[in-house]
Amino acid sequence: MAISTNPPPSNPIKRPPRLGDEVYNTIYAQLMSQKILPGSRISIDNLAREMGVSQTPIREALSRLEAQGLVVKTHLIGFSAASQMDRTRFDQLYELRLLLEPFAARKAATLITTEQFDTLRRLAAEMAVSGQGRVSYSDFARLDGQFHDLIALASGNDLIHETLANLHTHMHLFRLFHHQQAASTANTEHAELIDALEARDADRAEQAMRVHVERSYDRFSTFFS
Amino acid sequence: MAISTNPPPSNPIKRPPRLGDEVYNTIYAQLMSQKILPGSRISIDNLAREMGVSQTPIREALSRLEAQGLVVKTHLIGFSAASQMDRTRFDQLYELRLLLEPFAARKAATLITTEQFDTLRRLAAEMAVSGQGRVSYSDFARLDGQFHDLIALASGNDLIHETLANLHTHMHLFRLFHHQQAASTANTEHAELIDALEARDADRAEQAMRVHVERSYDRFSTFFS
DNA sequence: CTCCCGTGTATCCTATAGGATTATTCTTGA
DNA sequence: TCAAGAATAATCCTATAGGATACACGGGAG
Repeated sequence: MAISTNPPPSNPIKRPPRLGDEVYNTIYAQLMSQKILPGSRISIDNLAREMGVSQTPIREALSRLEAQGLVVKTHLIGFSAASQMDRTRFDQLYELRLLLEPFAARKAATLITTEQFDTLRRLAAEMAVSGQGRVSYSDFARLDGQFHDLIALASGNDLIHETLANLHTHMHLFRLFHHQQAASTANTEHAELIDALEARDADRAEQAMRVHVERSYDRFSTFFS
Repeated sequence: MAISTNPPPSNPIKRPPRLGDEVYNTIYAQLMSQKILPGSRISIDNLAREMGVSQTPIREALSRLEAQGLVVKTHLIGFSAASQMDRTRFDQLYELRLLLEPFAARKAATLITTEQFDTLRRLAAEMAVSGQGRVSYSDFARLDGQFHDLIALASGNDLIHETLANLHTHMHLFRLFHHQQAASTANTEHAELIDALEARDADRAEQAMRVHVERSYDRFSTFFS
C-alpha cells in the first residue's frame, strides 16, 4: 500500500516524466492483462531489451511491484509473477473488503459530489450493456473496478481508498484467471447501491454495499468448491 | 502494503540472505529512530559508501520504501524521507485504525493461542514498568507497537495484519516526532483489553480496543490544536 | 535402464564510467 | 548593500562490463 504522506494522491504540478513510472505501468498492465501468467518468471534482461531501457528502471519498477505483492523475488533466481490466490487468502481478502467497502459507501453517501455521481451512473449503464453480452468480460471487470474505486474515493479517506485499490488489483487478477461471467446479478446490486447514494441514505448505502460484497463472495467462492 | 501472495508471511525454508533486504532494514531502522529526519534528503551515493555496497541494492530498498510511503522520490532530485503527517491524514489514519483494530481484537479473542497470550502479558508488564519512568519513551513506543501487532497477528487475517503493520509504522514516526509521554493511561486500557481476551469475550475485547484507539486519538489530537 | 555427475548456457548481482540536471557559490554591476 | 548571472560542484540517471550462481543437458558408471 502506498501511504504517500508527502505527495498528494494526484500531483497538481507538472512532474517530469520518470522512466521508472513508465516501466512500472507497462509491467503492471502486462500483469493485469495476463500477458504475464501467474507464477511465470520475469527476466530483467528480456524486459530491458524489449522496452529499450536499461536494467535499473526495470529493477525499480519490479521492487515496487514486489512491495505491492504482485511479483515475488527469489535471491539469485529472479522475479516471478505472484501465484494465484488460495482459499485462505481469498477469505481474508473478502473479510477485509466487507469491513472497508460498506463503511466507504456509508461515508460516500454524504460526501459524494454530483459530478462523481454522474460518473457512477455512466459506469453502471455501461456495465448493464455488458450484461447483454455486447461487451467482453474483461471490460466489465475493468468498469466494475472503476465503480468500486470511485466510491472508495468519494469516501474522502485516501488511506481507505489506497488500501482498497490494492485489494481490487488482486481481485482483478483472480477474476481474470477464473474468467467469471455472471455479471447480470451484480448490475441489480449496483442499481440498489446507486439509489441509496442518490437518496443520501447512509444506512441503506452501507447495507447495499454489504450485500453486494457478500453476494460477490458467494459467486466466486464456488471456484474453490 | 505487502500482500505477498506467493511467499507465506514467514518463510519456513532457508532463504539465502538478500543484500537488498539488509539494506532495507538498515534504512528502515534509521527512519524509525529518526536518524534520518522527516523531509530530509537521502543521498544514494552516501548510503552506498557508508554501507559498503553498490547503488543497485540501495535503489531497490528505496523503491520498496517508496511504495510503502516512507520515502518519496522526485525526478532528477532524488529520494527524501516523507514529511510529517498533517491533520487530515492523521484523522484518516485513525478512522482506518478504528475500523480494523476492534475487529482484529474481536477475532483474536477466540483465536489467540496461550503462547501468544503469554507474550501479550509480558509486553503489558514491561510497559507498566516504563510507566514508572524506568524505561525511555522510545522503548514504550516499541513495546506498544509489538502489543498491537501481536493482536493483529492473532486475528488470523494476514491481510489485516499487514495493513495495520503499515499504519503503525507511520504512527510510530508520528509519536516519535511529537515525543508523547503520557503512557500511564494507556496501560490501564491495555489491562482491560487483556482481561477481555483472557475471558475470550469477543464483544468486550472489541469494545476495549475501540475505547483504547479513541482515547489514543484524543491524546495525540492535541498536537494539532 | 536408472542414477549420478560434469559441462555449458542463461540469468542475476555488483561495480564502474559517462551524460544530464539541479543546487550552490562566487563574481560583477547597479 | 543587494541583485542577477555564470561557473563549479554534487547528485542522480543510464548504460555497459565482469563475476557468481542456478538450471538444463548429456555422458558415463552401476
